[in-house]
Amino acid sequence: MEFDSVCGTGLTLGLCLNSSPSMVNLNTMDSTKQPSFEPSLTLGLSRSHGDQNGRVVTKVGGDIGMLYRQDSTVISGGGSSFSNKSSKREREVGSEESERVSNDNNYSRVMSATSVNDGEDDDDCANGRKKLRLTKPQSALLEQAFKHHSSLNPKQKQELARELKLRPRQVEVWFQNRRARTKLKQTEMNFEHLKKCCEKLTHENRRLQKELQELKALKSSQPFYMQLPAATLTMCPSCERIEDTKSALVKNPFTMGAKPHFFNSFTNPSAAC
DNA sequence: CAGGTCAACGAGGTGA
DNA sequence: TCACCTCGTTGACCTG
Repeated sequence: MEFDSVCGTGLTLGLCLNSSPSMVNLNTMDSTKQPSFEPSLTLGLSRSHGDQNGRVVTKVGGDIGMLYRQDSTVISGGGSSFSNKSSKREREVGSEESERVSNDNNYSRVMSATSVNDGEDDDDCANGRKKLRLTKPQSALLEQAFKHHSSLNPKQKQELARELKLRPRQVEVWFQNRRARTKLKQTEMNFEHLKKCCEKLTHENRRLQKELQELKALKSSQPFYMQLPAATLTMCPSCERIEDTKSALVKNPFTMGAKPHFFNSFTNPSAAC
């Protein structure tokens, strides 16, 4: 970024700031690495999905819907008006159904991990009024896996699900949410960093503006001849008299052109007025 | 009870 | 086409 302020006095004040990665693509950013910002005032967040703002999300099912779907898969097997994706999910649920059934005991145990009334767990599970809370060991293991890989391949997912006695879909969702949390945290950190940079630059700008004012004041307080361009002034080294060649010409236009009056101590050491 | 957290969802994008 | 991803959201649950 470059900031130049040119004022009427002919003084130019420039402030150049290097911004190596002025934009950080959060979508491709490694969450484990800190971006190396240089002071920059660019505060943009890139988003590859341009059409997502203002998109109206019509939620059909939700948590209850999902559970209802599970129920309908098991009990009635119909009555859903879900899209193809839902059908896909239903297939996935269906394919995982045997595993889910085999894990049902544990699932209920997990559901009751923070439950007050354990006796109603099965009923609550069935009507979808309870929320799954992962146990501490489960969370710890997932965190450990996340530290190793922020995303899983199908084999790792299956293995982790088996180890945690969860459905692969749950492991998958946990990783999705975990990535989202990491990204959010990173965004907040980036925001704080940029805020600090912004404050620093504002401070620096203020300081330079002040310096500029001082230079302006200094310039206006100096004698007139000091304000003339150096090329139009001559000074006699012996008498230290300063003469403006232009004004000399104006004074006596009929004389020969003003002798170059620059002192040259090498060629004419005794030159004097 | 308001606000935060988190598992889970649907919509839509993307790469193989 | 499908699997997987991000994004935005929902609703149950927790907490001060």
